[in-house]
Amino acid sequence: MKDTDAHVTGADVPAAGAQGPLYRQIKDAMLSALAMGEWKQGDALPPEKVLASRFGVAIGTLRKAIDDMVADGILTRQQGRGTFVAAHKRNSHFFRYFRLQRKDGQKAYPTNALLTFRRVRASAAARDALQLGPDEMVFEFSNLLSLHGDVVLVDSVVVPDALFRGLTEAQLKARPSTLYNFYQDAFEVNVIATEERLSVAHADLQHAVWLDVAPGFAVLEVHRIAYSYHQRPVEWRISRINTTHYEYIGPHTGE
Amino acid sequence: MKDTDAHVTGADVPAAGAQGPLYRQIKDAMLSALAMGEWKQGDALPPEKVLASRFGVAIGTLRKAIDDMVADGILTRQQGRGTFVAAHKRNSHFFRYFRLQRKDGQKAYPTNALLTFRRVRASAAARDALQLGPDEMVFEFSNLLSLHGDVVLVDSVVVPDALFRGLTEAQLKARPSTLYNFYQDAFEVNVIATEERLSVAHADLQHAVWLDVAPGFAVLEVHRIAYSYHQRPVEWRISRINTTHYEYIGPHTGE
DNA sequence: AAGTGGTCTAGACCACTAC
DNA sequence: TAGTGGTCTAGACCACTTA
Repeated sequence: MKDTDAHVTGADVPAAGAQGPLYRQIKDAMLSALAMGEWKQGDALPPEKVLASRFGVAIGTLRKAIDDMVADGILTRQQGRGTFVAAHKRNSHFFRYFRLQRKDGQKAYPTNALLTFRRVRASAAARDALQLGPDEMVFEFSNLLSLHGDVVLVDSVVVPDALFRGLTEAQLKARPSTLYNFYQDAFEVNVIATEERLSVAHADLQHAVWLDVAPGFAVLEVHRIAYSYHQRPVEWRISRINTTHYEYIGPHTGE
Repeated sequence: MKDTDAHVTGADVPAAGAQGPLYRQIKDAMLSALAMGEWKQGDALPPEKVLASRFGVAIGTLRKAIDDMVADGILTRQQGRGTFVAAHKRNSHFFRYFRLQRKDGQKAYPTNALLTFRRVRASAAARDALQLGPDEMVFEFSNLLSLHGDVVLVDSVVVPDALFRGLTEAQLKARPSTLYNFYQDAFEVNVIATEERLSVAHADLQHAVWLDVAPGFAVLEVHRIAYSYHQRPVEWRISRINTTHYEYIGPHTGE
């Protein structure tokens, strides 16, 4: 049977209103399964053959959907072991979201110190970045990051209360791993994509103290919005970086 | 015949010393064909069926090789028309290498003015960036870029004499399209990948004049190395950007 | 040895383009 | 209408991991 509409007998694909390529629909269905928590970070997905029959498609089609999600950094594959939901561990993937290195090319994992923490009504800018309604609450906190013992960066983070219900200062101080890994573990919030905009700014009095520089010192300012499944914004962050000894690694297009 | 080694009768694949997946070998063979100038920028490649039989592989395998190169931005596909060697035209692809936009999100194509031009012995830094031997010559030139009528950026470009034999100031001033498109048209140098490192710097006297800012003004400094096929470095560039009204668009990981 | 993903085949039909 | 890339199938065998 070479019929393209073979999936009408599929168990999981929305047969009605199907649009676009099959593998795209499969990907969306898997994204929804992930968003609903069917598979959590670090979990192994069912084998490809099982998924293929569940969605009523050939294994090649199922693989194309997974290929996409692997390219997006949502899943990881390990030959002989299985396919897993990507976790924000301190592995090579870490540098997908942490793009600073020493100017001699040396990479390192940062150490953290929580500077501030509060729960407030979202500012207009925060509502805009996080697509929130009026009067919605957010958590705001800031972090000091050091590399090789040098203070390098201050993060100012805003996350919606609705997704991080009950977040406490103690939790943030005690988190064992990366921030995004903490979001996954404690709140099932999975960051799978970010947008960043960079410009030069000057340290205010507070940042000058934190970064141990003179007020007005020129810093690299990175505005980031982080997204979860289906482009849902889950974090807004402004990083202010002292680039005296460290540099930001831009996109490398191509191979 | 389901035999994996079916390609022994292939006409173009190096049968001896074959390594790694077949589609990878096909990709390398096509990369070499591109580097040797068999297909030039804008050209249509032969149909997939023809290429598949030329390399002695199934069409699916050939497609996987092309998929990779399309993802790398080396080729573009147009359904119903063919597969083409990517050109650096002023299309959406342009913003793959030009990552500035106004802070309100407005994108625009820059206008250019050539500031300096000379041919000199490569500095140590240039030899390092471009993997040149001692005493090799390079062209150095700088460009002033404006967006929406605002002076925004000064590029300092270094390219090896060996690849750009006979480059003249007049050619650079007269070039009708983008710099990378000019490299393709006039010298068959194809930029297919870049690496960038960003940090904050301060304008020297010369750059302050060019950018119409005070000396010492804090600018965003972007160090870029551009590569052609097989990771061959072909251009080294330092851009100094006034980010008062414009911002650099960072990588957006994920979908 | 059994199970997983990785690669590859040899087709089919579909959507789009150019003539 | 002919030719292109886009999608999909239904398998096969390989490489690797785990037990």
